[in-house]
Amino acid sequence: MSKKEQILEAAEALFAEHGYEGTSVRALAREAKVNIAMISYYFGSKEKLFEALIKFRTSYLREKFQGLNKDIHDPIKRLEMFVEIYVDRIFAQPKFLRIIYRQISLKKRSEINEVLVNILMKNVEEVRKMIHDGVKKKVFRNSDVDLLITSLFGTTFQIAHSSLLTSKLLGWPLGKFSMNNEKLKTRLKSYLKDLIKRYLLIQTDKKNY
Amino acid sequence: MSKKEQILEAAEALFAEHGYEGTSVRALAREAKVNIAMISYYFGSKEKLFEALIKFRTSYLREKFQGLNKDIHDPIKRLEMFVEIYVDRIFAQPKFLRIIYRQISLKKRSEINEVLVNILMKNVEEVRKMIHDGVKKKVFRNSDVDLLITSLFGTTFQIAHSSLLTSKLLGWPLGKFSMNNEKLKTRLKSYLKDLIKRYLLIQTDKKNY
DNA sequence: TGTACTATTAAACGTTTGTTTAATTTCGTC
DNA sequence: GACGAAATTAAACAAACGTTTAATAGTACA
Repeated sequence: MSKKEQILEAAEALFAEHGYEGTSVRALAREAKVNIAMISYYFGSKEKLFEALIKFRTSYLREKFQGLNKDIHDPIKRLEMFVEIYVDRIFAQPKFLRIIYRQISLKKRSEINEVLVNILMKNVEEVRKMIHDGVKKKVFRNSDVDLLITSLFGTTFQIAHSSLLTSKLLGWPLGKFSMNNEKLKTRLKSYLKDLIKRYLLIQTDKKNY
Repeated sequence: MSKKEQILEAAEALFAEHGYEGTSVRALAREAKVNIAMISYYFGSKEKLFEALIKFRTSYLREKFQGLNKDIHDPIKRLEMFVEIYVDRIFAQPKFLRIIYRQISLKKRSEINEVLVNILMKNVEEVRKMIHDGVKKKVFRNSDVDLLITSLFGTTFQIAHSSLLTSKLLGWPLGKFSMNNEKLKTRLKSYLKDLIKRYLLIQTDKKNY
């Protein structure tokens, strides 16, 4: 692993744990096992290192999400497929998710916030299209699509955001929780699929309602 | 308004916008229109000011949530009532919500994180009890209660978290979005009630499923 | 009016911050 | 093995940080 990569990795770890402002360049250098001057040498500044990290991680995101609309025409199956891919992706890089969410919550009207929100919106648009397609095909009822999407993203984010809160919420011992947890991943996927279907599908009869 | 209150108000505004580390004591003094030394004079330090803000805002939260279980025995009505109160509360102090969420996402094993999580967990336990009661009364089906609660909180938080993202998600012009928006509040309440009922209630027949 | 206490101020404190410097080492190429 | 460019280093930089100081202003009570 090159020194440049070492720095990027340290940045992701420390920014996720202590935030951008809470992480000093000296701490970064220590974590990356690199001389402090190397950060300016490779990236120019701490701010530019942050931007480089964003670009590095999102470049991986930009390409994907192809071939999702093409093969499958059943709106339900397509949504389920989306949930699979989306949850996998989030669980693959929970640190980065925390960083970008913390970033967009700040009232810096910076270019980077626009970029991040636009990337997130790509996923949103993807789902929106799928659901509207389902409505057109009379598989889904008319409902509050935007807020359902908000729930989809909000639920996943809520889990990734704080391991302390999530542990307590799920009734797990503190140490046991981890975003690598395969069981939780599977559980979240089935839950989200179930939730979406129950919310969107047309129901002809309901008990106790 | 006393100077102490001025400082607390400035702290809430600036911590919400720029984060704790991103807010300097000088910026706080400027915003509160007090001399910089007043912050140490009244609160001891920046860290203790943060703690004071948390205590100040959560003391208001601690008392409430009484009388919610007593009058109403219908699990559905009770959950709807909870949604009403909960959404009102969040919309009443969105700045503070952003602050505490950013705080608990940090890996500081501080006492304050434990306190915050415990307060949040009180709400969680409240809902959990209601839902389990509904299951016992055979009004609700067996389902993933913990993740439903995660969705409840995650959805609300997602809206409060970033006005830029939420604006785009709801398809609103950037300036128009505000957490004071009464329309959005009503909309979110009906959506959450609908979502909860559709997920929890026993359904005897479903079309296209 | 004088006294004791609180509130408020401008200035200075020592640290830490992000960044740059200038010197040295490393390494591929001739 | 010598050269030139890139990599790496320790040290220094000014600026900003949170906090404290010592002096002054304000206020309540005798």
